[in-house]
Amino acid sequence: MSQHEAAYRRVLGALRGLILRGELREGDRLPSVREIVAQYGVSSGTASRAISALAAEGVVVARHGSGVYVRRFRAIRRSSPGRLSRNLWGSGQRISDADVPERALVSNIEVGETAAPEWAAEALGIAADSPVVFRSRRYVVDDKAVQLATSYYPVDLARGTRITYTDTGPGGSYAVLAELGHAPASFTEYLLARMPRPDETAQLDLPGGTPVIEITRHASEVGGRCVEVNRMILDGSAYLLDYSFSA
Amino acid sequence: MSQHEAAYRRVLGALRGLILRGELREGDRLPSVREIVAQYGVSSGTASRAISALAAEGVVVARHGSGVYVRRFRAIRRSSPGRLSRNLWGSGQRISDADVPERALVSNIEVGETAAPEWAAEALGIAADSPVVFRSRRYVVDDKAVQLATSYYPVDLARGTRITYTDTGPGGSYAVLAELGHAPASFTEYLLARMPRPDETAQLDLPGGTPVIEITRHASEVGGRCVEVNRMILDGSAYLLDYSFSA
DNA sequence: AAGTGGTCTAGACCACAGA
DNA sequence: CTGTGGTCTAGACCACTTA
Repeated sequence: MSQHEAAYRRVLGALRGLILRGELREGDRLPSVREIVAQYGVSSGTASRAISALAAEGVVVARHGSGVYVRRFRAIRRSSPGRLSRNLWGSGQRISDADVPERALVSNIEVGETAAPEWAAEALGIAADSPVVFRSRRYVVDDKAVQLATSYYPVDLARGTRITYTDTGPGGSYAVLAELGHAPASFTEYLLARMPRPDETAQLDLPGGTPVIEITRHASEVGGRCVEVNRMILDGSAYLLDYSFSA
Repeated sequence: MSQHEAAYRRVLGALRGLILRGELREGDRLPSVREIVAQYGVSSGTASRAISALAAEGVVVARHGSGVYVRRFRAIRRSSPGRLSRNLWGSGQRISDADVPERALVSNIEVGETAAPEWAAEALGIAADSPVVFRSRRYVVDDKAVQLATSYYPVDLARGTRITYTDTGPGGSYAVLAELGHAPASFTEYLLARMPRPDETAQLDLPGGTPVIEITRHASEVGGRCVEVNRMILDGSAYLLDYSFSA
């Protein structure tokens, strides 16, 4: 019976109403599928569908075998350009740690050389598939992965330097670049929001209905040459970004 | 028969494969539900579900009665801080037009006074529910709404000025603020990505699987006082943002 | 063991698109 | 008109959680 309004939408609206009106709060459990079947007079498939739709909006999270719960939100602050100011990496702090909260852990570091992806090659001003040095890592906060990042460096700058070590030492890779006379002087960050690809969903352990923020940062030295491209994938529900600038 | 892998996931993966391998390109039509039923030996419900899931990833768009099509992407560039440089609104350009592409149209302008939402009141340094002047508008590109924006101003600054007119004149509201001796000098933009609320889905006419980017901009004059808060909701699939700054 | 969400079917009807 | 996606049912089985 599809009437004027789809049945699953009616159920969905009702459930959303419970949350918006505060009758269900963060962490509370929603009525079970079977309760919905009884209360709203729909089939189990329809009840399930309403729940899936709510999950796809990122409003609730289903825990198999346990129940469906109103989602909790928290936000990690990420401030630019303060995060990248020269004195941070000049003074031996790790820029990578400034990029994520203090209690963040870095895991799954991978370094090496590869053929440059097209977008990275273009940014670095080299031919596509040219070799580049890359650094891949994953940031974890409270046992939850929140960010993936991969940086690419021109081989003529980075090969054989501490950038190719798992631990780049105090100040991170930007300090190394500075020592080499190629200190980053200006940055441009390109942002877009989209739904995650399946591999990103897996690596960041994202619940349904969570978009990711894809940030591609170009770091250039004074002459304008790009000395690093960094692509980051952030759990959209975990971050609040801010950018400050003057008129 | 749920086996090791869910049937709808198998279908979903197969369809995604067609697109990733380039056998289906942007704008191409996917196999119909009934074709999928025949080819993969699943029920129509399962086939439909695979399609819904693909749509929820933002990979395809379903057109009722016509077919399911691989989604086309385009991006509107939005550059900061260049967009907000003083000479733009100093020289009679409309800041609002610089915020969106040249061919954008503004529609549904609404101005007036309301009780300040909590977040706006906090930004402006006034009590919640105090009266504020607001300007609401919607930007349309190629008949497609791409952005919603609402600005809030302190009543003691904006009441009775051109800010309360539908047309604020050359230079937009920032030029008016400047004339009044309260020129914005610094900006902070707070960004987050999330799935849209139902009303936003309707107003921006978003296909499923499209996140929105919520930007809250604080504009402050030299003394540090916040003279405008602007909350924008962007169609995530329509925008590529960029921010530039130096070390 | 009881309860939960997740998946699936086989077929039905509806609303819409397009030739 | 035919073909399309969208919705729905009634009940089934599975996998998981919790006690």
